Amino acid sequence: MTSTLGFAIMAVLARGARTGYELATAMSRPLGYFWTAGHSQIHVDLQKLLAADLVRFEAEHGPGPQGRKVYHLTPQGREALRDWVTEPPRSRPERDELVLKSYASWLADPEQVAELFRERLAEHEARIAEYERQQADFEDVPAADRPAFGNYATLWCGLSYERHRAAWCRWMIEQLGAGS
Amino acid sequence: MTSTLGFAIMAVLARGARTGYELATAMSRPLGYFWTAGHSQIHVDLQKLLAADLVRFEAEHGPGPQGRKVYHLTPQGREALRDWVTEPPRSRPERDELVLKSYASWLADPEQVAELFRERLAEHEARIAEYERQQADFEDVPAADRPAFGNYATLWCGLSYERHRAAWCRWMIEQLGAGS
DNA sequence: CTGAACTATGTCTGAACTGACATAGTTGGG
DNA sequence: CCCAACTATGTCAGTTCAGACATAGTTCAG
Repeated sequence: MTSTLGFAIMAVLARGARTGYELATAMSRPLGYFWTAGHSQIHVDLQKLLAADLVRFEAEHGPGPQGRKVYHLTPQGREALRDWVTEPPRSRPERDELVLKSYASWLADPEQVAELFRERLAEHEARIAEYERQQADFEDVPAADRPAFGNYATLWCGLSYERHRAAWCRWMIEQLGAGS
Repeated sequence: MTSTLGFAIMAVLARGARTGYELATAMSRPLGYFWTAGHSQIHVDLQKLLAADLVRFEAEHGPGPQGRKVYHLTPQGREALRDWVTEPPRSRPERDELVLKSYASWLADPEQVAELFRERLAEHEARIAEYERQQADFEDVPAADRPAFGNYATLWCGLSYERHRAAWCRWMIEQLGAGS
């Protein structure tokens, strides 16, 4: 069974061939489009995708203990990815540490909690500015059958998410200041 | 080291004593306030909290192979929870299967992808209606030092999140229909 | 009074993942 | 020419977790 990370790898490879290292930098935190993974796990999953013949690689002489391996999707890989897209997502559990902290925030000093949310707000605002810059680089919304549509769709979601999150932080800060 | 689930358990116990079973139902999917866990993991973490003397239990005769155990926070547990609240959250990796699917959506049939998002939209709209009903039950925003403030804050965040998500689904459906 | 649904606690296996460790070629500044 | 930073692949140990399995008292409808 292909893991979700396996499909994330294939989704990146569908745009062009990559080495494991390039996949890892693309999916590294904190940015990593929308799905993050360390290089160690990526190499493990690449082995599984290889075994299932969903990807293959061209070996090249280059850096690394085993040389350089440029991975690409096989036709079966592309088909598996396309089929997976329209399957309903297995819902990942909703686990948000900041939300949990807000749930327990009544126990703590309001000013310290407010400070926590001011820091998070600054992060969200920085990300909003960054995403808006990226969105401005698109002249129009790409057509739905272009790879660029995927980039635009995730960017739209990310921007909307950051705005929602920033609004919540501002509301929290306001509430925590109201009692003083 | 107390896991985040350990703090989630303590955050619930801070409102009153509970059995492991009650904790598990409160944190079960799909609702589960904001942090989900299965009962098996909750029992494991309760053992760790017991060992650290952050919680204790009163044994009662009742159902279950070992009878009924009503857990409550110790003063140390309450203190540990309060200290944890104001520490910056360890960022969990952002992993969203639906966003990943949207990233690869250009490969698939637009009408099938649109159907996927219509289903998600219906779920979000149902949750919005449910959360709005819950929000209406609050007369005012609770003061920041009341336990109810935690409930209101998570509800506010959840409602905002669902609206953001629904907006994204609507945008996706619109885009996917535009090309036909 | 019987059996199903519910309450209740716990163990175990395997998958996914993080972070540390190990190895080694390439490139460019000083 | 040397060394640091970068490119590059991989293993391993420990953690978290979901899902299956195991056990057993309580309650209530038929």
